[in-house]
Amino acid sequence: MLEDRRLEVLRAIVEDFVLSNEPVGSKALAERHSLGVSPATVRNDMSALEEEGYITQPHTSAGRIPTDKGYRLFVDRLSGVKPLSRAERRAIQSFLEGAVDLDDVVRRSVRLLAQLTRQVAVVQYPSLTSSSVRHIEVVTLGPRRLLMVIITDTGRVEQRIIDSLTPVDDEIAGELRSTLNRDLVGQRLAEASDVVIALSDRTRPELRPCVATMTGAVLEALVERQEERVAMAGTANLTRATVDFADSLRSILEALEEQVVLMKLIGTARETGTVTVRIGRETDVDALRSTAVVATGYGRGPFALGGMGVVGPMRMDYPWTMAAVRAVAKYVGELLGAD
Amino acid sequence: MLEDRRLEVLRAIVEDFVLSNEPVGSKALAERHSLGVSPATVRNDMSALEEEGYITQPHTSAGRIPTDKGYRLFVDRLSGVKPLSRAERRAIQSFLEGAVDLDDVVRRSVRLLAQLTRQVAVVQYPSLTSSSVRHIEVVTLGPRRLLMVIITDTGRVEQRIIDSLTPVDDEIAGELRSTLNRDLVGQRLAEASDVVIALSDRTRPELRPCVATMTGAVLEALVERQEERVAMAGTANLTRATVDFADSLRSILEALEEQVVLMKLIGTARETGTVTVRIGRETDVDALRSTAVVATGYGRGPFALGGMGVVGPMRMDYPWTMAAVRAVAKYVGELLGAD
DNA sequence: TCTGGCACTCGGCCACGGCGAGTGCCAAGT
DNA sequence: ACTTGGCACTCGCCGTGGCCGAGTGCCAGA
Repeated sequence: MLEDRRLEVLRAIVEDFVLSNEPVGSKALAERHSLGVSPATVRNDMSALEEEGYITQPHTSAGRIPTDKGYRLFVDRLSGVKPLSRAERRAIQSFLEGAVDLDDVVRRSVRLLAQLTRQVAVVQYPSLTSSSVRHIEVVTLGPRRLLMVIITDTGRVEQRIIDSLTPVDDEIAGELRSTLNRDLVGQRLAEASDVVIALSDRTRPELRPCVATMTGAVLEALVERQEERVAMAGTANLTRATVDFADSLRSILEALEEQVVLMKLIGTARETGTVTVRIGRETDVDALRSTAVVATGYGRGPFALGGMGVVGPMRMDYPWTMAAVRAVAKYVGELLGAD
Repeated sequence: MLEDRRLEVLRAIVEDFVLSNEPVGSKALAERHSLGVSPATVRNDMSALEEEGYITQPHTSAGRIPTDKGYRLFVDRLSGVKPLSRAERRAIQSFLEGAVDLDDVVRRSVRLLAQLTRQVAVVQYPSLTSSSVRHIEVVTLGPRRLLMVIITDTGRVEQRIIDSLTPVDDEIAGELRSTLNRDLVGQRLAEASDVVIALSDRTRPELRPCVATMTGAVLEALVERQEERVAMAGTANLTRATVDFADSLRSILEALEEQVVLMKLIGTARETGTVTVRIGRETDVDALRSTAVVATGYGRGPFALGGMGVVGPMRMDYPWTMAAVRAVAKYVGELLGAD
């Protein structure tokens, strides 16, 4: 079938180009891949593919390279899943096993992903929305300063300094502690702030400003702030693809230093199990128009705790990268789920 | 005086080269700086400076550029302190003021330093050695798993997951908590682990493994691990100096992703008040032989809580960079000291 | 000790031309 | 209706060679 061969040609072009980073010509294609047709035929197909916008030539009398659209089609229809080797799976597991606390899991994941894929890796810190309160500790740091520490059932520990309008002492702190623990333990973090508001009626009047306003704000802030945090590693890998980026390297690095941008890239990909690929302009970040993002969510069950992924050149081994991202996400999900 | 003018010439060369990044010739020197002598005279001086190893020519028939040794002399003897503008000081203050917790201070500092100096900034997390224990919380996470949270008087909160050999329940956790708090509150963190060892005798036999081994290890690990952590920002600025680094950019980025390397760079510069500059090979890191490191310690009093600094091209505005690093360190020190 | 003059060097730049990979088109074959 | 070999053509790459000019080193004179 004619249509089939064309797609086969596209696949061949993508695969060759990913390896060589050089425009691929008809002759080389016909030789290296067993297409069973002559270069001339391949040329016809290429010409058609170009017309449809899947490939393009950097200049006349050069081979073709895939366009964004070409990569898209490749990812959507032409690429299978390239499974990881057993050694690689073992490496993932042993690398993550040594983590001593939850932050460490994130830090290790991001380094692992960067080393594995040899690209820039990004991991979002796990969301706290679905965690619930296990214990709250309140200590005084100064005459008008409190430190509030919240321990969740998932083992996360979050802290926040509160500047009080009214003076506080150890007694007040103790009272606050027991009140908060009595009414909040077991509550989910996302809902705890509402509970706190209602709770202020039952506390001593002079404590109300602390209890209601501040604690509520703290809880909210914790949930939101944590979701905005991301870890990144492997920026050195960007220079590996220096040919692909040329002078844009600078703006790419700058973009990647913006939390907002990172969130945009991986914060949206939060379905677990599905790996999403955004290619070129699909990233919606102008500075990253020459890159591709492979991302997924991690965490047990359908609700992701956060996103993770890699950013690399469009010229990327998609099947393999997708497999790697998925595998790491799976292990991290299990690790966090088990705690 | 002859010697004086030579040094003046060196200074002029360094200053011009820092601005233009082009080898500077005798004519331009005599014109742009009011040396009061002719280009020919300058040439003689340059020739002498070259002989002494302070400057060099990239190739015959080109101007001169400073060598490592030349920069060294410049920093040691020729550069004054370029004070920050009032606006800059205000900017530092307001930028750091918004920090919500201690980690946030570090994250903000490093970004601030990177933006201010337009170079790569590195900030070490504050050491815990001189903090003392304010409160210890122990909660169970699972049948054999405890979470230990330590709150220090400086407002730091550190956590650690402990896998117990023997089963633990809430009662044991509670008992642990009160024992630990009774004997450790007020102790300095660095010494607390010793206290814990001695303390194991007085606890119930079946708890000893937990108390002695684990808690001690945890405390030690906390102190050490915290000192190894560093934050980095502004890697995008490296590409700004693309002319200086050329192909070595890759290896520089790689080196900077190694915690060990970063510690080597800023962990050693822990005197507060003094800004140390290491130029080229003085960094003791081969990949950074074309860079310079400006670092200092931060924290109240003579004992630094940690180091901070910037990494940039040797061709750097040393007086200004040193002033900026010092200023940020000072503000951060005050901020942490006040808590 | 400084200065102006002068010959010399050598990297950067540009224009030129040959090479070759790759293309598009066409006419012939299946 | 496809496929194929042939063929002319395009154009980027690369090595060559010549020019230019910034910058130097040296020297003789003030």
